[in-house]
Amino acid sequence: MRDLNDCAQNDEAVGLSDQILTWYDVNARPLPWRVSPAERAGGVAPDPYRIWLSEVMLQQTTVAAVKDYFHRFTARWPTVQDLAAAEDGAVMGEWAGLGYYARARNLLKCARVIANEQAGVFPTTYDGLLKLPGIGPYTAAAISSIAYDLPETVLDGNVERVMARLYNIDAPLPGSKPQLKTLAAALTPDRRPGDYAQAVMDLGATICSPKSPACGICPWRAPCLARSAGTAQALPRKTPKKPKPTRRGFVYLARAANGDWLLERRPDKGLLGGMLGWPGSEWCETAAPEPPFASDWQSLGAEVRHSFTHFHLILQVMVTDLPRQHSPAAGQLRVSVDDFRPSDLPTVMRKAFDLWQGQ
DNA sequence: GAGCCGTGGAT
DNA sequence: TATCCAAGGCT
Repeated sequence: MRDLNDCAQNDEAVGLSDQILTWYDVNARPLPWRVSPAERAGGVAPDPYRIWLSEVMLQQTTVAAVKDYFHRFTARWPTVQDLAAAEDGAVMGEWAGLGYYARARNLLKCARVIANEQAGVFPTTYDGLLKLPGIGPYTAAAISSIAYDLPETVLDGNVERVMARLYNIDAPLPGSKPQLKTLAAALTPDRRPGDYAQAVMDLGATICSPKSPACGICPWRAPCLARSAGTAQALPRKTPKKPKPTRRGFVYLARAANGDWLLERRPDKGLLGGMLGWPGSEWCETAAPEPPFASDWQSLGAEVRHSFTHFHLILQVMVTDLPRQHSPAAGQLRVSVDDFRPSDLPTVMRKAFDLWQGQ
């Protein structure tokens, strides 16, 4: 929440926010969840449900990747009550492929809190939003400003980059985050804060890009200190990351004569939590085979290669026939051909299926 | 605070 | 091929 003792924008800040709002009025990208500046001026208010859903999907995820998921979710669950009433597996399946699956679990938790305890109405304050599962400082500020036009300050990767360049901040992230937040807060206007928030993020996504910023057409080219210093491309600095180790493992695809597959619902916590997957071994430096039942397992020729956030994975794909009488162990389930949709699988598991299908 | 948590596109 | 990185949150 904006501190009570925050001063109002000074004159220079008013000039800067006006410049970028003018740019946004002309250059705002049409997005499925966006109310354009013209629509907003005409009295159209954003739907908090759609803003919330889009913001959760956009966490660490590109606009291009989100669009189709957003359309499918809103078509299938048009309101927060509809989503709250959905089955867990349906939501996890619809999220499959988008990544960071804790978001989907928290999305459902949040929807149920709002539907069951708040009459389907989203909180209208930053502090109220912040209490909800899956809503952190960024998302609470984004919903507050975009949906309710409250002067909260969004600080995402775009805003961090734009502020680091505008003020030529040399200190590396993430340590410099508080300073960047202060700078961003001083620019946040009381007039049209929702459009302003989207304007700065659009600027970061299109013009003030990480690799080669298009400073020549930037609405802030004149005041930008990094541009005059020639440091824009190098900012923001970041503390170096650790290299990713490689892990190996086995997955087991068992298919019955009638087309049934043996799958498992992964536990709610941890990697791919709550998602469907193939039974498999531990994933570690040197994995040992751990078949789900004794059989004549055959190895597929090729391996699945996949990279997660913090390690690379090489999977050996093993296949066999699923006996008619085989009953699934705890956590496992037998899925009929009619119920099995590869699109319900997280990407790494779908890759294993694709490999089986391709040979 | 630092590690964990996906995926795909750009370079 | 390898790295970066994207409208971050949770523990």
